[in-house]
Amino acid sequence: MRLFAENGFEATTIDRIAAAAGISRRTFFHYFGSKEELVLGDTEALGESVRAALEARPVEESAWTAIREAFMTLRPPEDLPTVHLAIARMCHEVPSLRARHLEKHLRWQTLLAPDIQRRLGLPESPVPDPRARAFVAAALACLDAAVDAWAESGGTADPVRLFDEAVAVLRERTIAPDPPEGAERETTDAPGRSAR
Amino acid sequence: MRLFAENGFEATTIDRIAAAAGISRRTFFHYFGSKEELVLGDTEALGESVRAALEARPVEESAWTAIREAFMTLRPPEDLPTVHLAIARMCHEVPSLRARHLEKHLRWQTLLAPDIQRRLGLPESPVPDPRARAFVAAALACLDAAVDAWAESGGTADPVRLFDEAVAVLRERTIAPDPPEGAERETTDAPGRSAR
DNA sequence: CAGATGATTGCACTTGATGCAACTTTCCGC
DNA sequence: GCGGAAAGTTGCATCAAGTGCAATCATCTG
Repeated sequence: MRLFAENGFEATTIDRIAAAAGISRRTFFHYFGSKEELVLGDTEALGESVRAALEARPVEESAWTAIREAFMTLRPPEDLPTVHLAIARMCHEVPSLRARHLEKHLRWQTLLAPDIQRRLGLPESPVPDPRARAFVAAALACLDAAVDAWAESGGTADPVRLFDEAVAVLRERTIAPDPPEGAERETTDAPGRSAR
Repeated sequence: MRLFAENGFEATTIDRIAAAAGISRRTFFHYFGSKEELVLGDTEALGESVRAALEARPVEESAWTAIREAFMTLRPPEDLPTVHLAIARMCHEVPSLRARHLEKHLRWQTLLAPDIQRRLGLPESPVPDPRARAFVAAALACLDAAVDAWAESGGTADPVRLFDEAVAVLRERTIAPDPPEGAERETTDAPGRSAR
């Protein structure tokens, strides 16, 4: 972490990390599948803990409330050293780290979707309902935006408040309750642009 | 694309691609920064077109409606060859491709956030408001879930309908809005057909 | 035709990542 | 303590992605 903070992520090679840690390059890869994994940690375990927290919420609690409270388990301790803030910012700035971070959320999506699916009143199904997946992804997007803004503020902003504000904006009713749900468009099957 | 469909993404090396295309390995990297870029195409240009479409929507249109219509410009032509469906599925299954795809959305976030910020009635600010970013990210999450379910269905499901259903679930009001005490309720939308 | 310009290519090199086999340490029953 | 199994560690060879550089080749223009 010190090396990353001093030299940046990409400039810090595995050889230097291994040397600084007093292990061989090969041993590094025995413990960490990649350089990104070293920074992001065991995402699977963390996701599991969020899932557990989500499923521990009362069944009658709404999806939004339940997922909000489940996310609370992710709050870092208040005594975060300055290094950690730099690392957090790095995770949002370095492309490959950001990508891994997003992948992590993708796995969480799968983990959290079943519970959310129940809370949304959607019928149980063998494969996750896209609506439940979208819901979890949107919640994670709010979380991400909040953490991002928090890291950007140097740790002074309140991430919980930021999260709540983000969710509120998603759900807000505008003056004219927009009609799109179920409204028809010109043609449902008109050709559009090419995919790329 | 043929090589990818036949052998999978990771098993297809740049050397084989270059050989099949009749160019040198080095020339490949002159045109494409990475293997992923070859598949995902020029994401920047596509994002620009979405941004243009978004800003072309009437100013009084709500954020959700405007972004929904802007996304319409992304619809692929109806005569998609079978290969393209396999590619689309590949983009959602191969980790590195999925990651790049998500990174693409991240750049789109920055592109679309300013307009959305206005539509949400948030004050103009030099740096994008996290709420606007969260909104765009959530909308992209709905889009992604819809496209995913569409690709999974083999191209038979209606992606627009899937998108609308996903958004509806996000915005739905339960009997008790947010506070922890409250009963769960069925969806107001007909459960409808799920993606598959 | 000469020269400039840009596309193409080969080559060397760095880095991340994996498989394999050898080696070292630790642990456990005897 | 001893022998050996099991786990941890390492070196080596190898592959694939990606980059910088310089030489070549094609094309366009005066």
